[in-house]
Amino acid sequence: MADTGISSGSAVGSAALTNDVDADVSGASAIGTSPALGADSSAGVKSARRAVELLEAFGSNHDWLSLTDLHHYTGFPRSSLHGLLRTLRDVGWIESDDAGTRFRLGVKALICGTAYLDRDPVMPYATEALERLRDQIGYTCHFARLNGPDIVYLQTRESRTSAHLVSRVGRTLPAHATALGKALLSELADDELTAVLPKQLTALTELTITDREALRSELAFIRERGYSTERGQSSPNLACVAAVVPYRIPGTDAMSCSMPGERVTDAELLRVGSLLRDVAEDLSQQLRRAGIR
Amino acid sequence: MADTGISSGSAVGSAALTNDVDADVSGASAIGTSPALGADSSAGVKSARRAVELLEAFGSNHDWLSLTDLHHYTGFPRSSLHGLLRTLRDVGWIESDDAGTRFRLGVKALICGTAYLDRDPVMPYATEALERLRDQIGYTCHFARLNGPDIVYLQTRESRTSAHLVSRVGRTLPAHATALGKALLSELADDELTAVLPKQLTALTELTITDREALRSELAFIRERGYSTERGQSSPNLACVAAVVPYRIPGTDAMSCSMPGERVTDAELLRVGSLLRDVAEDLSQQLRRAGIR
DNA sequence: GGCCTTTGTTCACATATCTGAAGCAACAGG
DNA sequence: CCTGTTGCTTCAGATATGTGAACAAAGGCC
Repeated sequence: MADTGISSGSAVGSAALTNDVDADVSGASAIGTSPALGADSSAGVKSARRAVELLEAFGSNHDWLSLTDLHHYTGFPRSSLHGLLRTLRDVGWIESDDAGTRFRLGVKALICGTAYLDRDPVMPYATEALERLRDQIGYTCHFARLNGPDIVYLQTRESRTSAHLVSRVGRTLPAHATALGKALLSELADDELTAVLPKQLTALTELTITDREALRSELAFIRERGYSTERGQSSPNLACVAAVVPYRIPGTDAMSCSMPGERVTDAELLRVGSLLRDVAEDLSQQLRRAGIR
Repeated sequence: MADTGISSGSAVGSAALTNDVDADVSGASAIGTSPALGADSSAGVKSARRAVELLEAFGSNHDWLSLTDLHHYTGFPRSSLHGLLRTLRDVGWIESDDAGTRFRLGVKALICGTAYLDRDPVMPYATEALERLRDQIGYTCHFARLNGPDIVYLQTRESRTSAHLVSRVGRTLPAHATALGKALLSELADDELTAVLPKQLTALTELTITDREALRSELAFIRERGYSTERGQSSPNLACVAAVVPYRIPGTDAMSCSMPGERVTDAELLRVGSLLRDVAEDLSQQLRRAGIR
């Protein structure tokens, strides 16, 4: 895994809401999860872990959720959920309907979560760089960070002309399916890559790279050239170019441009690519000079 | 006991941290059940409450925080903090430095918190309306929501021309000091207003309204006219106009335009105001038709 | 280096949470 | 109106957490 000197727990892959637990809850309940996997989900303060796991459940489920929904999703006993939900609601991190029986994410989560952006000394510089970039090339520009097998969008400056934004601050996409992600993955050593990539490379479109070997050689090429490109791999009719901001080793952050897929020539893609690489390099120098890493 | 001079080696003693032992759980929602006893700070699942309170501490403190910093800030025993911090770190909601002794907010908080935006059925409509508005009048436009005595920015479309954004998704400002907030406060009944406003109306600039009576009469005027204006009350050299999106009663959401303060005439302010009111009304009708409330 | 202060970590007991099962409340179908 | 179903709430015992105090480690100051 990318060693940035920042340690944070590895994401224990939580599945979709279809995650049904109660196949056979009778009797012995869910006995200790098989110790096959090293990362035990039983360490630490139970209620604290459960509280944030609940928040994450709300984060990936945009409807009202009932106690029973959450029971199926998390596997926590209904009675335990009862207490947790009321607690989280009382502090404003989740909201309930009038009956107090359906829940969803609250504003506090937004307010607190977005503070991540203020906390990061990179952001002011990145924002400025994005604006320079957008003004130079006119396309929508993104700044994103690698988080495990995904990229997280941190900031966007939209095209002066085009319709509307594709992404949003805080949204994640599988790294292997985006120009941003491929640029960042290309920074990893072979075994780091293996460790980070999910078992199955999910396809966002028909063109998404889902073959590990194909991905590996693509990454090697990107590493050589210094920027990555992509046409319709993350979204139909969208072309993207991205370059790592090399102020850390391995790099964790990257910048990209998105443009309407059909109307963009290969030559244009390359032009933007090398420009992007230059802007990213400038930004890196600024950051290093400012002692940020 | 840190009886005097809590000089704490590093410069961590930032302003926000002055909140010494025994932090009160500042009442979040206006709907709050009558706090008969100090029960609200001791009810519910202790570790869960502490976990999110910790997250909020990180949300309002953008430096690395040590265990001792957090002890002073939250009043939780050091030994309890130890476990909580490790737990939160293991699940990725906070990050620690290499030594594992300083902490700050993690990416998970951003990812999960911003999901609030996806969860809200109003957002797609609001975004579209913002874009129409921006294209019509050219200024930077915001969509925000009232949360207790504050407004929270939910979405922004920036001016095609001006320099850079003043605000950010998820940021909060005191309602009484902004056009957005004044528009929303004008929806409240007199006693609701009293209940919501903080004891002391803090001033963001010299022009911020800090007198409750002055604010009340301003709100009455706004209620009549259907939109609010403001010059330099939230930020020097910035003028703002805002109108409530009346799809709920009382309204909770509003739209605004921000423009460079010096160059904008009063007439322009009013022109934008009535235009804004119209767009907000259109949006409301859309929302009501879509069954959103 | 020696001493002192500050900060992080560990431990065993007191205490609060977690939990399964039982108790209700709401609702649909006959 | 009764009855079965589903889902939320409550309760007392089993269990895991919270806590103060002791311990260890890091750093500052002569």
